[in-house]
Amino acid sequence: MTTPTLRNAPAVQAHPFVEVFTEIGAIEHYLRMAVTKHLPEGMTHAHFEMLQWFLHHGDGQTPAELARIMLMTKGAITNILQKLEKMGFVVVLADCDDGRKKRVKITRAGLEASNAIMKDMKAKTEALRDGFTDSEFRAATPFLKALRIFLSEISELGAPATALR
Amino acid sequence: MTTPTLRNAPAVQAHPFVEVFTEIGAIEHYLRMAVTKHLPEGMTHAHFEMLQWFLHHGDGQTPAELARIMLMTKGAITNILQKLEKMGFVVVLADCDDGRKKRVKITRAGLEASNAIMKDMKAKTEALRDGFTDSEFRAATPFLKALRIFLSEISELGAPATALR
DNA sequence: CCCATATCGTTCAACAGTGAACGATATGGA
DNA sequence: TCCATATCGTTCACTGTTGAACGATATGGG
Repeated sequence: MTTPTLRNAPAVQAHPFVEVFTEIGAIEHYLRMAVTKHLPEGMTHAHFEMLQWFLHHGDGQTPAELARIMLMTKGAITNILQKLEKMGFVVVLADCDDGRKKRVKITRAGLEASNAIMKDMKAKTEALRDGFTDSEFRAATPFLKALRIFLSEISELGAPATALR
Repeated sequence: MTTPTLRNAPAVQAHPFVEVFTEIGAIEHYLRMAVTKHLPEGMTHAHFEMLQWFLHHGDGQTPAELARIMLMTKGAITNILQKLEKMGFVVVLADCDDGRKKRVKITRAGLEASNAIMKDMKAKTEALRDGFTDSEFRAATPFLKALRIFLSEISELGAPATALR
């Protein structure tokens, strides 16, 4: 039994978006767990996500761009890139046009490692495509995208100055 | 400009579910950022989530139950409860029926702190309810719930024994 | 040319969460 | 009753991420 016995009745009625956010948080968690089980020793979920990004969108971005794409700090990207480079899955080159920048390119080894992981997860992805139709995913996308855009704009706003009143 | 200039063409075509998972990850990120900005000094997103859970579903759970609910390790829950108790937002009592268990109850101070944070975020939640209808959230819920259930089942499965072949 | 400003990538301390121990307590069958 | 097994909550080493520094480089106006 996963649902615990509740001792008290709920004090407030949750708005419909609360359940959406709860489910989204859980989906993110379980997805991360499912993927992590297939990663080789020393590879993190973030590492794999970056390699996958290169495969889907092409490489050659600067670390700062990757930080914005992956929604992480520049410091985190530095750490990830250093480890990916040590594994031989990525090369980091100087940008000759701009002395401040670097350019990241995926290597053949990185491409093959990423493909091997995808192959290892094939049973799970096929189960996913078996349990849901493509049109179900496509139908859900616009709302999720709108929600993401909304939150990306609102999350930059600070807290109201209630302490001053 | 947030979208970086791509150097290479995409190598593989992404399945429809990739975009869904990407959006979900971004939503989780921006939501956490938006909420975190309203939390008082020393309070974590996880702390607030736990207090909110008590308000919506009642308190009295054991730490092990909370670990399953919040999708966290028992060790993480121990840490969170110790800090919440130090802040006076929660009390942890012994379960007289079972010497191994403890029971967690939210205090009046915890309830008031949680409500104060919600009040501080009121402008953002109203903007959310202004930008989306309740039926939009309700329409998205079944698919998200099904996806969460699917992933929770599949994430427990290990990797196939490809290393043996 | 100079200087103010901005962005680049890196470093560092702090910290939250994980996963694997551990002792303590419950439980159920021999 | 006894013992094997399971779950409880805690502890601990480890690690990934954050946020704020920092020096280096670009850029544009005076």
